[in-house]
Amino acid sequence: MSAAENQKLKQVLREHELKATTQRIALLKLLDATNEHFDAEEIYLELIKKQKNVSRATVYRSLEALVEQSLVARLDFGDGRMRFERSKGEDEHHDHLICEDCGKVIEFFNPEMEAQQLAVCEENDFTPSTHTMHIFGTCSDCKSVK
Amino acid sequence: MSAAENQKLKQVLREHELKATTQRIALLKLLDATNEHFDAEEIYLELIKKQKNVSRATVYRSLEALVEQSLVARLDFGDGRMRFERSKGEDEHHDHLICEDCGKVIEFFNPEMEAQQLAVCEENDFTPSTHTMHIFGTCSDCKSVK
DNA sequence: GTGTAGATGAGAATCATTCTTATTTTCCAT
DNA sequence: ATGGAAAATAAGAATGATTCTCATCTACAC
Repeated sequence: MSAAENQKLKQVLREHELKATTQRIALLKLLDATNEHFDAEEIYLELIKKQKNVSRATVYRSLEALVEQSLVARLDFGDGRMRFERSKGEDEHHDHLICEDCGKVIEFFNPEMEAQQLAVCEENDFTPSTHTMHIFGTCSDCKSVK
Repeated sequence: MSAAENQKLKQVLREHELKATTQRIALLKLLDATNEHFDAEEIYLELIKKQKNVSRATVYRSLEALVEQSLVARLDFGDGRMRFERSKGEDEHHDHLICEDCGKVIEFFNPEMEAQQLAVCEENDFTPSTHTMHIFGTCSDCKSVK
């Protein structure tokens, strides 16, 4: 169905010193094909639904390896489980607005905010590696319903 | 040892429509007396160490009630457990720099960053309630050791 | 094609947190 | 001060997400 895509993902994995297993390829392909923020269980169920032979343990282990290689980003919305999204690269960093009513996630990127973050780090002689900025509240749709 | 302090906390609890139980008073007193960011288990162990009769379940339930009343703030550093700190009030909001080496937490408050956050919310017709801004990295102490 | 380091599957184990139920406390009204 | 209803607690079972164990399997360098 997508031999070319498979080859590309295989190469991506190898470039990151990860063996190109069918499970990892399927997982990356799944995340590539969606804009949603799946949790591990959802990813597992989606792969099962697609007739992919995979176990929960492998989903968790693969995600861990992919996150370590920055091929996938781990998101913590504070509700007790981690979400994951395909990360295209450092340059595509973004933060999130999270609707507490419907769970919708709006992504945003604000250069000035990022600059302020760097300024704070400098003030404190702190070397940043990553950051999370999540704003919780009510989205426009849910607001109008009220 | 601190009858006056107990009375004050008792009053604070009642003002927030919470029954002033010995467990809740002890918990608040503990958080008042530290600048650390304890997790539920640490709070439980500290109270036990202080000869306070309390159960884990009560720690969790009390924290939930106190967070709901904004007497305590719940912090999520993304390591699988929630931390808690006494919140003196809305005006004392702050964000965190978290050292990935030693676990130290540096608090900061940057008005311009807060302003940017509000701007992003407006752009997206989003009504914010709370937010978390955590910057992970290496603190000056750990940097110099390397 | 082979060997081996690394990956996987299945389910047990773990860890933080929540729930259950019987008992105990708080605190309002007396 | 005292009785009682509503709320809170203790103890441990239950849950849900995640990690671990170990026997088996697979990718891939040779």
